[in-house]
Amino acid sequence: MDNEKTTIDDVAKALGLSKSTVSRSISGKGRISAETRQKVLDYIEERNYRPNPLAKGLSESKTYNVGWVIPGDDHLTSLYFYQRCLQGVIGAAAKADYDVLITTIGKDDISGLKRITENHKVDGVILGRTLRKDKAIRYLKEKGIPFVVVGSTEEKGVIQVDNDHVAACRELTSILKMKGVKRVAFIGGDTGQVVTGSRLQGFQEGMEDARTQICLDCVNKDRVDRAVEEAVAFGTDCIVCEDDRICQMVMEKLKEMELEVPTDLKVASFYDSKLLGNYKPQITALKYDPTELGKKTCETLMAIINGKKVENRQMLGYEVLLKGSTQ
Amino acid sequence: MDNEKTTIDDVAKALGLSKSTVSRSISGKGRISAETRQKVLDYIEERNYRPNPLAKGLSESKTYNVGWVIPGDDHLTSLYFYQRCLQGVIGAAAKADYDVLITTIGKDDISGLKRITENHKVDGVILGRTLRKDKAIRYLKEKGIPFVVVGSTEEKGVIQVDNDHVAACRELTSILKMKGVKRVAFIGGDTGQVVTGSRLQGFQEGMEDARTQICLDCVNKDRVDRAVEEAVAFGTDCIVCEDDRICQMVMEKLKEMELEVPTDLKVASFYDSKLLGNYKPQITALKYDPTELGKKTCETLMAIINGKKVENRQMLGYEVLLKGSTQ
DNA sequence: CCACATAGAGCAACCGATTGCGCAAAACCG
DNA sequence: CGGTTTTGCGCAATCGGTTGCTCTATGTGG
Repeated sequence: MDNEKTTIDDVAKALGLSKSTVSRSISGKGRISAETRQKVLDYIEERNYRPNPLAKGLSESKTYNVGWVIPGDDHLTSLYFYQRCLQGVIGAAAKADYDVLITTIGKDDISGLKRITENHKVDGVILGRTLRKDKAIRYLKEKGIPFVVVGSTEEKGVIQVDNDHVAACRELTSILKMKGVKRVAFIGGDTGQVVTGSRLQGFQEGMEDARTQICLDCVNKDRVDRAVEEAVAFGTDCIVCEDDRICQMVMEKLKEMELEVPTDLKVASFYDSKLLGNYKPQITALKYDPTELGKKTCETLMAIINGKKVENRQMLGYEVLLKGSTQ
Repeated sequence: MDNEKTTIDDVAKALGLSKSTVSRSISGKGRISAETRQKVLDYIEERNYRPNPLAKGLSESKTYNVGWVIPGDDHLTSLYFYQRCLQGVIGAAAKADYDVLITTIGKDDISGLKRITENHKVDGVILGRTLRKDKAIRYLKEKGIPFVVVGSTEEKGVIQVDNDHVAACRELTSILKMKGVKRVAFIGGDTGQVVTGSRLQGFQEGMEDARTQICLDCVNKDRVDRAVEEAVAFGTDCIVCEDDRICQMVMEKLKEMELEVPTDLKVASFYDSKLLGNYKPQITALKYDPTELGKKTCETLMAIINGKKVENRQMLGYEVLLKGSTQ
């Protein structure tokens, strides 16, 4: 009620100052006596005055918004990942006084992205999943719009923040090897996804010359079932799952086959999530921090928007969770 | 490249007109000859000119943004629901030339909501989950900010768009009754959630005087397991699950108990989602359309923002999917 | 044919901030 | 103490639109 719309003029009038002085007191730019500045700061704090971002944006040619662009059609694991990630983005944005505009895109439909950029609603964009020959990337590059890719991408010459999947998977794999596993099966998902390749690479680097069996494109329960059967026939003593969903299906299949973990064989996942929360024994897995990833990504975008130079690829850490499933 | 920032002045100059004429041609307000108007429209179409929303917003006192406010800590089912819902919101918003600003809130932390409203970044807000004595609702009411609640809420005197859970559950339940089930067990989740109450109510209305057993607050696998055991001891011939996650856990438990569906007993869920996609037999369930819900919600918010009167409660339809699990 | 209404377009103020420039007072300095 | 610098602040233009009002050319009616 009291907040009926205070403007900088109101503040100026109330304090017997000019708009410019008030503006400079708030921004800290320009020459202002410490005393005057404090007076202004106190007053706006007390009255809860906030500069109108439209006006601010108009004169500074900024929107104080970043675009959060994610696929509109993804599966549950991704949703959970994006949600955690978004938390980090929102937090980092708020620190720079930015807000987050959300839109979705499809494989061939980037109209949502075009909307927010052509309408000048964002200063930059964070891109969730990317594909080979990604249309969104092509578009953003052509238009010269600042953007950062969060997560894995094949595209070179793009600014990207990701977890170091290769290193992480290599480390987990070599730990398993040191635990004495002899015949290891890797069950991976969609090879269209770049991250699948990274995980496989890390796996192979970690296994070196050990005996392995690799089964890819296990994108549904039937294919996973077949892969598990093949792995068992191969005489595996350890199954490594590329992600949590696959691991879930593997665990289900093992139950059906009445195989005990870790007695009959060990199981590990390269991606930990809530989905793996309820198993006994608990599953050994690689843990990342999507929120941290989102935060870092947004900070990087802020840096670009503010004209700073940033590294093309930024890698974040991970954690190896050794649990009962590989005991 | 060509799009280096066209303004209304550029358009006016190029056409030998004044800003006002261009502006009126675009908006369609005021007196403009059809001929001139078409000339302007053609030109901006060709040059892909878009009015700067900051400037537009500044003079109209509008932001052309709506806030999408969801909990920051929800489980997977909700995420999936929100994502589908968001699709509808984004679509409806775009039609009114609005975009969607996203932020999250916690049970006691509405700082994200305060940010976007106090900073004048949105014209209205869509509220996802609400709680009893919801802080966000209280805040929005007090400040007089337009908002709509999507989904169930206890709060009275609030504008709300929801599926008619009571009617839907009543209908599915009475169909089951007609199929001849005699002893039915209802396994429900968190009674803190308003929708749980609605579903139970619909269930009870549909069952009338039939023999039932009700088990609530089954919020994890252990409690669901116990509930299923009790239901079986009770001699149930049909288990009704309040939502998809519970149904998942129930199916798992039945498998463990080596009970066949629908031979030993029937199973139905009051909420269909991707999580139930893979069972054989397929699960009888109530299907809603979250995208439609989001669309309707956003349209309602648009109406409020534009000063139209809207009904307090708007109910959307549902679909009963009869599948093998209740054959 | 003249008075008057109306259509079509432009002028300029305004929305609420930022910022370059100018000016007076204070500070500094030899 | 006079001249120069520095400090603190205000004026006014600007960002890119919208809109009330004004002005002229055309249309209408008696």
